[in-house]
Amino acid sequence: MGRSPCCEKAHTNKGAWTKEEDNRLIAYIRAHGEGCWRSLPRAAGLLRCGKSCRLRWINYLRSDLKRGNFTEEEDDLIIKLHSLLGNKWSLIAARLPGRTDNEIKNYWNTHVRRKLLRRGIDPSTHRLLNETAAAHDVNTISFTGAKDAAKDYPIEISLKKDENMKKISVEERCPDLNLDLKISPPTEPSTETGRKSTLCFVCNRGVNNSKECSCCNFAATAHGSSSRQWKQ
DNA sequence: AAAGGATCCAACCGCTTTACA
DNA sequence: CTGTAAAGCGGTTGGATCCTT
Repeated sequence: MGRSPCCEKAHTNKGAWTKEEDNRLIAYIRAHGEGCWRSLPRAAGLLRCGKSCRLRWINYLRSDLKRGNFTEEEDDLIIKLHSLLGNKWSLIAARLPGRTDNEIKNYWNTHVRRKLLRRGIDPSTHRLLNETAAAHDVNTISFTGAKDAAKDYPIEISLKKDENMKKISVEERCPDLNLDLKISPPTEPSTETGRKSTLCFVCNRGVNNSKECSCCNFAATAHGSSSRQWKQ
């Protein structure tokens, strides 16, 4: 029994959204709130499918979106969360206020992956590329202060397809993992002392004297956070 | 200046999960 | 409990733009 289409494809627009479509969607949601996405397009006078409206709203039109370049703090947090959660972009996005899963996914694929590869780190396993097979037993990344963070921001991963293991808490898997979730929102500038007290991801991975290191080199380059920003 | 390759990112597709009758 | 609709999610695509030669 086939699955019914999410919308009537023959009468819907596709591709880039126009300013007018954006305005219609914003006006409708401001007036009526986020309701039934399936019926929204017709009610709002849009020739779009509900899915498309939802995506447009969530990824672009919401007022609480941050936009703009990712900060070094956000970079580090994304890497840490990805090492723990894998490609669970929505879970990662939930920890980065103002960022969407789509945005983080794109950013990961275009910037972070390459950044890790340049550092000699496999972006999918978060291990050194030349790491020996003996290291396969090592399964955690050590960050300080994990207990406090885990207590205030518990993350649970549901593994519904695994009959024997319904849920694994982060604390169980990585008892010494520090998600740095108590530090501050990404927009909030971190203090130099706060920054230096924590090893960056490169040092945590044991890559010494790396140019990419953001904790050892921080004092020397603290003034130049913008100079270290990624090309847009 | 032009061509072609590389990169970026908005949007789509299809599958899974959730809610509900 | 079951079936269906709706929402959510992650992978992928394709057009626009940037960069290099």
